[in-house]
Amino acid sequence: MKQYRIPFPPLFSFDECLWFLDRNYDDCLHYIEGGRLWKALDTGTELVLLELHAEKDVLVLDIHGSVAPAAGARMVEEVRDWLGMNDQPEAFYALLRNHPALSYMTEAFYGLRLIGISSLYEALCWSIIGQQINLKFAYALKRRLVERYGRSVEYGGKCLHVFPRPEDLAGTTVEELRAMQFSGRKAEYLLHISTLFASGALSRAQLEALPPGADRVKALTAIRGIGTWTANYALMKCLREPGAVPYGDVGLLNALLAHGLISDKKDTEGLRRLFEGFPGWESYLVLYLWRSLAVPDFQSR
DNA sequence: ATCCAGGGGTCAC
DNA sequence: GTGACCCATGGA
Repeated sequence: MKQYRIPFPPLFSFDECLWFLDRNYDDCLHYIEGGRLWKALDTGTELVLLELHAEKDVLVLDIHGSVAPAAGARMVEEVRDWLGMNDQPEAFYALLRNHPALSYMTEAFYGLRLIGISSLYEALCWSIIGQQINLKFAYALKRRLVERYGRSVEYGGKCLHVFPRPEDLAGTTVEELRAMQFSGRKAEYLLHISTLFASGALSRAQLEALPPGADRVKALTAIRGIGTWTANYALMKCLREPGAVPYGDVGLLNALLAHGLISDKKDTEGLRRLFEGFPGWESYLVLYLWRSLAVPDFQSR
């Protein structure tokens, strides 16, 4: 086992990270217990188990399994990127603080960071799985997929899975996925995207070569099964694009309605005006609005 | 039973 | 470009 100590950056809360990763949902890609977080990491050549906990203002990372020193330093960077520890949201907090309806968030959600999905393939699959179904069911579907096709690593009684690789899914069939309660359409989308990644026709590097924003959205929405929402969700979670807004997101619209920031769900003008006030921090605004949905009395704010 | 869920494709106009 | 319709299934 190797241990690394990562100091908290300003405006960072590990508790908020844990809260967001948990949210009373059943995410099969990590495990939370007693303030500790476990996650399996695929280095490309091996699987290791990461264990995280906080000691005051330090994030402690334990890596279970044999790891070369250089690999350990790389994993620290992976963790920092995953938990959004490289973001510097001071400017976002300043904007938030000046907003009459949202200023409470700087206290209520203090330190919440955008937790990412470093694999574009996983981000796209997950967003497709989550299309138009409630989150609880979406997490159940993901668990079935991951436990059936993804590899796992075990250490000290903990067994964590990683998301399947494209080639793990490319060989399955629509019928097999339908039997796992995926709709026929989603099964087709997932298989098609798996094929694209497995063949090299689509990759994170390829997408990163395009300028952020409209060009990347256009490249993604050209793929069957990927619409505006899915493309922006993936750009937000994977490439951490500050300007990516999953337009049409039901949760986002509900949060905006609850805060009285739009008049109805078709009020695209009101939505546009609001996001114009948060240039470069649109994705963080989405994140904090999603966060607000879990506050029991958010409607009374 | 009815409506909603972290949408998207297709087709008519 | 907009709107109606379909897809499919669990949750509340």
